Amino acid sequence: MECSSGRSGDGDSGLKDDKRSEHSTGDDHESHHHKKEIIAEEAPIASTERSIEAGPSTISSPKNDKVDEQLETTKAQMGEVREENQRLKMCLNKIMTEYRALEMQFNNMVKQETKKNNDNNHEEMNAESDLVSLSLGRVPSNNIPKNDQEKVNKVSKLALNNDEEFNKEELSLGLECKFETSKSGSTTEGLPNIPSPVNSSEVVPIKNDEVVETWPPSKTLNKTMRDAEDEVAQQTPAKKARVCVRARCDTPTMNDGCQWRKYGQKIAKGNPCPRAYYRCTVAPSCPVRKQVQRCVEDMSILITTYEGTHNHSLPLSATAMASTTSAAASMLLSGSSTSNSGSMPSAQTNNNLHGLNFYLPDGTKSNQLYLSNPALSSQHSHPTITLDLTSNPSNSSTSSPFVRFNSSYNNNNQLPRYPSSTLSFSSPESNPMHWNSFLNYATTQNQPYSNNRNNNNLSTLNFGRQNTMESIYQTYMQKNNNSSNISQHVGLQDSTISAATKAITADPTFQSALAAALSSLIGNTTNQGNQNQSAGENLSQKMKWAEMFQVSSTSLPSSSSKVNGCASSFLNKTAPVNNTQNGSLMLLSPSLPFSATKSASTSPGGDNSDNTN
DNA sequence: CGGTTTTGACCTGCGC
DNA sequence: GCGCAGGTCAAAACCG
Repeated sequence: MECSSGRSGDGDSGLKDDKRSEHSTGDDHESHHHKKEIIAEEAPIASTERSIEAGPSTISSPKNDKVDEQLETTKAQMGEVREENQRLKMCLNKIMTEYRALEMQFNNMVKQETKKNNDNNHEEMNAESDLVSLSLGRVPSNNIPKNDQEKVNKVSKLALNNDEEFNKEELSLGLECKFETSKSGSTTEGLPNIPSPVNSSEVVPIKNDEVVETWPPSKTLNKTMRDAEDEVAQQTPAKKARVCVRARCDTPTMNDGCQWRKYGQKIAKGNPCPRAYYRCTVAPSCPVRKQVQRCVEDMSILITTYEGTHNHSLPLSATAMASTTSAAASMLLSGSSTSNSGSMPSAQTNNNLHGLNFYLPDGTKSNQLYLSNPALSSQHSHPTITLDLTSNPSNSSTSSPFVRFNSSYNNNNQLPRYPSSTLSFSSPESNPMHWNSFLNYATTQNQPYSNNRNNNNLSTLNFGRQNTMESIYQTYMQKNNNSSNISQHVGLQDSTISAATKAITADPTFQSALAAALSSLIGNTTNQGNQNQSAGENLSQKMKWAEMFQVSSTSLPSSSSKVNGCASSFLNKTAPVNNTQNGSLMLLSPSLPFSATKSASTSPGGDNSDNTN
């Protein structure tokens, strides 16, 4: 399987580069910006000088005409780059402003909370459940056994009173997220995963789990004590929230940018494919683990389950996945915490907790954002959210253009101990025409890098997750421009759009998850599409979009994206060549933030060789 | 030689 | 209490 990016076939060497050099790339965005700035400011001078030099001798020579043309092209490109640079600066400033605001907000909350903790008043604790809902949301605070509540209180007290910055930071993130996710109406504050230019890796809200969740059981505690890793012990909850990612992948593992070490392998019951256990080795004490296993129903689907939160800065290439998974986890927690408050829409639903049904023009209810039983029931010993990136989900009867959201919250007959949810990014096949709108947007994202100056050309980006992106874009456009020709263009009914809008705006963490996924997709595509993108238009629209989803430019991968292995295989399987209205044709890699890892070539953990067992 | 993978043994939780 | 299954450990093997 070769991919269309420049890094095809680098499953080994490329990965090794990642491993050795990506760890210290926490500020890659900035250097990226800086580069652009230099280019934008210096190049025009150079070109001017060149034109001056060439001036007298360039009267009518065809050779010089070419040079002139090149100069003009370069100038135009410089202008575009400058424009992009401005945009990036604006994004950065906006993010920084929001970050500071949230920081201040949190500090105030901590002060309040400390005050209340000193009072040690249980009723107040309950009244402030928005702030100190330490139950991970899966159990209402009033249902927590007394012992657990005491533990919870201990946790909050300890975290609040601990002088160590590390703990403060953890708590900060946890409470911040909890607060935000509990306010479903707040769309601007409700994105806990806005990649921060300060430290994008620190936005991982799963830290909620680790601070918020119940105290580690004796087992975990003993182990960590044995290892003399108190830090880890504090972070290790009894049952961490898990994020399960299902994706089509030919390689043994997905490259999420992190460095993993395999520490075990088991053959789970009911699945002939062994489950491989990996541990993050970026930092020695990092508690993050992941399990990789092939789907028994479809061997091409790789199920990767992440657990825990990185306690170190992540390589840039890993932030996309970390953001996505953490946002998903956050969403899971949010869903849990709001399930009792009734803040989510409950009408039109077959699930009274998260009923979000989207009806398509054809009237079929199957094309919807819906809730159903979890896909992976075996994992219900943990709160689990599943990001279903497969094109044809095994449990999906349709290729929905919308996001599926499965949850087990309301499994009436048999309640799982922990919630499980599924975000499904489904097949793009159904409505390719709907994509033009989004594709236009995506094209504009590449504008500054484009060599093609014909702005009227409509180029097509072909994402693997087209329908997801489509729905997001449509939703946004509908929300911000009710008379938008986009909605005409895509031909969706208002009810559908408004339902989608409602869904996205109702849950900030949902936005966050989508934003993270978008940032990955758009960012990668931007880099891959440098050579082929026609210049788009409508910078302000781009900005709106970015604002809406908080897709920071700084969060976009700035280096050449790695699309191979899983991503490429996924691409080849699911990305159709997309014909635009104008007939212009372009096929770009759908840029999942994953690619084959080094271990993909060596690790048998859950790999293809095991399938023959 | 250091890091990673393999793999059998061990530990723990859960259901009966 | 027992057995099962999932998860982890750790020594040996492997690899670059």
